[in-house]
Amino acid sequence: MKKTETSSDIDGDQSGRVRTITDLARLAGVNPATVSRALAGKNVVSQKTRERIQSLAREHGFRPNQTASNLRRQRTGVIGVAIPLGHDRQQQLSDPFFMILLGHLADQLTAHGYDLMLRRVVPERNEDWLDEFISSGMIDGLIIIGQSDQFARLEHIADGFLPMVVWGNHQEGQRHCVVGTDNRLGGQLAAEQLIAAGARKIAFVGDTGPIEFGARYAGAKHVIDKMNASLTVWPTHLSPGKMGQEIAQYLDNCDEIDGIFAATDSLAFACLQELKVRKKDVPNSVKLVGFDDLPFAQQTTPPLTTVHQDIAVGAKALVNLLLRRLGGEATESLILPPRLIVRQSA
Amino acid sequence: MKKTETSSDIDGDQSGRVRTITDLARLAGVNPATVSRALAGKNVVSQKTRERIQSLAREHGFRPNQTASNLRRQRTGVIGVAIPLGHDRQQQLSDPFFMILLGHLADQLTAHGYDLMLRRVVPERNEDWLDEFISSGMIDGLIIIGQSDQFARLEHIADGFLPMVVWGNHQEGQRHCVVGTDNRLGGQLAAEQLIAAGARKIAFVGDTGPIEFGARYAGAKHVIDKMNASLTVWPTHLSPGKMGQEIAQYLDNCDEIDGIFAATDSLAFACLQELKVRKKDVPNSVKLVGFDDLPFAQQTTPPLTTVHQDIAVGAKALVNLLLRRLGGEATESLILPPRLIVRQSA
DNA sequence: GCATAAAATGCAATCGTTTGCATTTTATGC
DNA sequence: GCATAAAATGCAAACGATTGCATTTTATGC
Repeated sequence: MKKTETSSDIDGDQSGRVRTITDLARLAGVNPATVSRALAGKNVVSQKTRERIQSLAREHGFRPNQTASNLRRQRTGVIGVAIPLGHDRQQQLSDPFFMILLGHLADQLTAHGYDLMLRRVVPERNEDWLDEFISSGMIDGLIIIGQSDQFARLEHIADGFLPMVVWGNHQEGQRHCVVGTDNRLGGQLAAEQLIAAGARKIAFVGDTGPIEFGARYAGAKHVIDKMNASLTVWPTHLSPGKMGQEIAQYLDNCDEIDGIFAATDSLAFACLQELKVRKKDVPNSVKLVGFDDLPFAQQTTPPLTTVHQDIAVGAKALVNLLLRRLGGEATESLILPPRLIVRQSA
Repeated sequence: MKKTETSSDIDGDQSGRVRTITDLARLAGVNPATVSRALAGKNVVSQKTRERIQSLAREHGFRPNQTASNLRRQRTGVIGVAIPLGHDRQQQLSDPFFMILLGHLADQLTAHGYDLMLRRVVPERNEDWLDEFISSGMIDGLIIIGQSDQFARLEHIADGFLPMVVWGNHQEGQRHCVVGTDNRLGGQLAAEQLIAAGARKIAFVGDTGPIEFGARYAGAKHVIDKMNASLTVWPTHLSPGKMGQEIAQYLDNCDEIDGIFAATDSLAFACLQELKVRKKDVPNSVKLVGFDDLPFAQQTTPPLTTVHQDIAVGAKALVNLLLRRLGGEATESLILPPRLIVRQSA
């Protein structure tokens, strides 16, 4: 505010423009090396020159070129965040769950002085996405949101590349570091609630291919098999457009069901809507349980019974583990406990 | 999948590791320059050597260092996306509206071969955020999501830095390029609907400071002043925790109202919840209109009457304008028309 | 088989910072 | 005032790719 009127801020002076550290050095009558050290705040340069150079830089709106700095220092201060999308779920990037997680990640990374480079990848189209991102040299570390169907690739990479942490499901003996909810347990909780509410003919809405969803299904299946109940799978896509139609088809063409375990809250919302259209009362004629506990789950009609994942804690954990890995530590995975939130849909 | 077993992928061989273009050149028995050109696919190198080098690179899992390339070519292929947060609205990054917009932006930018660097900035804490981001040398262009209270700063920058496009409100004669909804008109539509539904004592829920919100308020005020009705402002914060409490206070301590225009759907949801707790029926005793038309607006109880913003179209426009600006064109702003979606809350 | 043009490759400077080491300047003790 | 140590600065070589220009190799025509 004070000095910006000097008009030397972002202006395009042809000759006088100070763009490089060398320019500034000439202006200050010192060696570029000194300028570099001064701007980095190293106290090896005398306080007098340091302050002189710093204020000179401020005056001319000069800031050292990051790219050059990165190249020289062999680090970037940037963490890559990749979201792998199945080719059939183009829109996953708009799934509120991932978006909220991303928001928290941005907060955490920023708080630790890192920038965030976001990449949406379609593994089907580009087998090599992981190597490419890592060896691009543009990122110091990598957070992957969702394993999708890339488990094998992640395992392969994990052996040679330390600073990578994944949000997803944990399997006995896996080698890549993961943070995530205990999906199997979450599935069990959901199924137990459905059973307790009286449901016996239950549908699992969602694709069981992605490993997280698979575990949710397995957990539910385990519980339901022990009771006198059935669980059928209604595979769906995740893009907002398709899911509604697909669920509608199942509702119209499949055997009657009296309970639904939706793999995500987004799917549960879609179910709710289609059920409403068909005048099926929730929870009286159909019990419904979701997964995620998105902010809006408490504001549907009826409010959604669902399995809560603590996204904020998860994001913090992802970043902390990554930072430790950047420091050379081979950290363990972290499994967060799910929590059943009983509202009114089951 | 085929060749990854060669274990020369990401492995840390001490000596044999091919990391640089020079390494690969030695291996291929050619000059680094040739390797560079071959990998860039330039047909100035003979097809034979080009293919030989490319497969050699693939075999060794080599990819040229991006940072070095960026430095030399003076471009990065990265677009910065900044979200300015008021210090009182730390959580805005989690606002679904911005997240959905971000998702679409990521899709669009990726489709055009750009990466996306996300930065959450708190202007109060760091006056210099814009200059810093721009002159970091890490981005080719900049998209800013939300003007917040940074109008003056944006205007100042717009004069010297072309490749910047902002999501926000447009004002007569402004100099920075903006894409956004006609907020004033949106406010008018909302107010007209409230009046038509019978409301006379109306509250505007939300801070009128941010310029987008101010315009929404102004539009509503304009309509309401002409009718025999009143509009009072209930300023609130935007973080999910606070907004509920604040709205509760207003409802308990202020004069009775029979209509609410909420500055965003998120705020409208919060109103809905607090009204429900207080047994105030919507729309019978209080009419409610929101703004944004988030996906969940149709699934609240009652479904929310709101002003629709076309986020996907907006994201496309932001990216297209930015690309044209990167090409040197001084593009005009783009104002999208809002659309009133009448559901059941008013 | 040779002159000439065209195609392919090599050379070396460059992008802008950072940093180990050498050199100069300043401070300290006697 | 001088020897010595400590502090401050300068020098120059990296970091790893790209590209204009020079040079070599290959193709073409006669």
